[in-house]
Amino acid sequence: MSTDRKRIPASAEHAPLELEHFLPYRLSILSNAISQSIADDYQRRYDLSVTEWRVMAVLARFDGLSAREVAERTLMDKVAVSRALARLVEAGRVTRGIHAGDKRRSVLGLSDAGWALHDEVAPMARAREREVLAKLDGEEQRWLTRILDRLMA
Amino acid sequence: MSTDRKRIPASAEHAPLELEHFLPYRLSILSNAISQSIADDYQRRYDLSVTEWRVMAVLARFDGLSAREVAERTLMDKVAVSRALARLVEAGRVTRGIHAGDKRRSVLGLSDAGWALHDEVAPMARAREREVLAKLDGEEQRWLTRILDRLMA
DNA sequence: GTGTTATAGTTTCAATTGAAACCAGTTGCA
DNA sequence: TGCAACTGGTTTCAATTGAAACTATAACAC
Repeated sequence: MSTDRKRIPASAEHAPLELEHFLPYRLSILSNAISQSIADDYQRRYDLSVTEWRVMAVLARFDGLSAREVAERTLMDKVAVSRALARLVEAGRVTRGIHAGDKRRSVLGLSDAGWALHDEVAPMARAREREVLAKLDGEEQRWLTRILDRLMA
Repeated sequence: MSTDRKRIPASAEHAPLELEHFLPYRLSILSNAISQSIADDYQRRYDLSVTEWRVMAVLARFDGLSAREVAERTLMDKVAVSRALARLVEAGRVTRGIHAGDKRRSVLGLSDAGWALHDEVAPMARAREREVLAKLDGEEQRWLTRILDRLMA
């Protein structure tokens, strides 16, 4: 019945979070490191931001999208897309038309210069991805795919 | 020998990147979604940013660190740490002394209020982590740990 | 000791970002 | 029609961030 019968070590009482074993923290560090290493490749060389590259990547696959559709596909918000598009159009990398039946919508696509840039950057991005995956063996790679699928479902 | 003997479909020629299967993109989306869902829990409620929380988390484990050591442990840059500390000290959540043998260094630690906050936020963060991991079975969880270890090595 | 270089931490200034307001065009409906 | 509500997209303003410059102290070379 002494007043300190509940005394336990401070470390146990407070149970501090161990960041280096904390999944969200680890994911954040890893993701930033990888994205940054890729971005470094093209950012300065081509004066192209990550958001701009993502916009170009979806336009390479889906020609004629509107800005809103680009935002949906990249999971970026419409303000970010609007700004990325402004720079891309200004740089002559993306063409912007007006939708026939709806004058609010834009009709977007890569220009020749945009395609040329895409064809330089896409292989670089893929090569970086391979470098990262090379740290894993085949079995680990398959598990990673499966795990990401489930976490993002 | 015709001029178009190399004609191949545009899609094959340009090989557009499929973002939704591109590891760096997937990691980035997943990581942001998870971090955001955790941050939403405490950000507004306690007026505590992610960087501030990370600083508190390392101080909970390693009392008496300097700002530079906090930066090392959190992988944040020293400017970000400096700003987070300014707010934390101002809010009375972190105490800042001066190192005995080196007047440049600060000696940091959680105040009582800091500990109280830590003891509220840490369980929330852990609960969120469990929610995320609950999407995986035990085997997947073990693989994920192993894969992250290897990718971050 | 003095001068030089390095380190801990802060400040400043510009660029980036986010939230809300905004404009123009469209839709629904009386 | 005509007007309210909605949608696509841009702009504005404030908050956040990053890079470089800066202050103060310490370590090193001589």
